Amino acid sequence: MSALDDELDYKILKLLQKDGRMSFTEISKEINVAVSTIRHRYINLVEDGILKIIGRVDPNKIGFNAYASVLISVKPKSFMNSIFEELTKLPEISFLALVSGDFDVEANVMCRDMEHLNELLSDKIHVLEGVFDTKTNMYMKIYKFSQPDLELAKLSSK
Amino acid sequence: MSALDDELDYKILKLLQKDGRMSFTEISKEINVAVSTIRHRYINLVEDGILKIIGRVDPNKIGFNAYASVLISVKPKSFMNSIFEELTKLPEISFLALVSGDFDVEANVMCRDMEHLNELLSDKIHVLEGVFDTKTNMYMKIYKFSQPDLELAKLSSK
DNA sequence: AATGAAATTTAAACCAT
DNA sequence: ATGGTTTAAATTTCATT
Repeated sequence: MSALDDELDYKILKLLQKDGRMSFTEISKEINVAVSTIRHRYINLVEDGILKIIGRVDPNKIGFNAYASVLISVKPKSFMNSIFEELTKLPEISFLALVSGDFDVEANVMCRDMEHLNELLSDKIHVLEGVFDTKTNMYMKIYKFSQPDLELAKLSSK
Repeated sequence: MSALDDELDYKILKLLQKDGRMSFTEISKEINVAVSTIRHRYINLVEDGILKIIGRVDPNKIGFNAYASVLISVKPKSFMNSIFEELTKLPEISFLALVSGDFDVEANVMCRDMEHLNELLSDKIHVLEGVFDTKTNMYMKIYKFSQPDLELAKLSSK
């Protein structure tokens, strides 16, 4: 059973998604269920890996001024696994995925500035065996960076 | 002054980044500062928009099985603003940015399945005035989805 | 801005249904 | 799986430096 088949889990997730530090007491008042029930549900949601409370730090406000998408074409394809292994280690990479289309890999990188980005590309990425071609596009302005909308997921289980 | 010029803010951010529900008491024990100091710092970090505690919900575990990147070419360019305005409203879009390169806009979308994604593209995106061309690539496997590495930012203020 | 201490609120653990 | 009760712990407020 998915968590969102359950109305109670859904309500808890929705509240904590907005404010990760909301107390169980407050949540219980909001949705009229006993505090201990909320707490049990919360523990299960976290244990099941559905929910994780994190402190999100604004990259711009701490000095990351070069946010870019690096698309990578891997040839020969036998290097795919080792490339993912190596890229995962790079601290600048905040998002790494196997992607369909003209390229094989998409890596989103957070760098302090262009110099840092350039160094990352030439010294850490281009040198990897199997990196045949790359294409780097800058994210010039972020308009939205939000969480999955639970309303949309909810419909799926009906 | 950036938050990371300050060793104390940095330590607080680093701990809360990992566990957003860590108590101020525990944080204060970890870094040997009075609880009330931690709390004051925390309030300032949140007020300044540097830190926000959120509940992160795993998209896969709640029924989002089609995660894709939609690149959009806008012509004529005068439609750029209205397109961003309209796209921001779409709940499926979790990331929206102005991007350099062959396209103008990158939107990352979370859909329940291919049918949902197809409907989103044809009924909500392709119909917008100024959307000249789009290119959709599927994220087939996510290897990493992490927060900005504070170590890298820290160096910038030295 | 940082701290210590007191008052209030919350979380945790336990047990029962 | 839910909920009530008790004990321990954390938060909040306030006063002080």
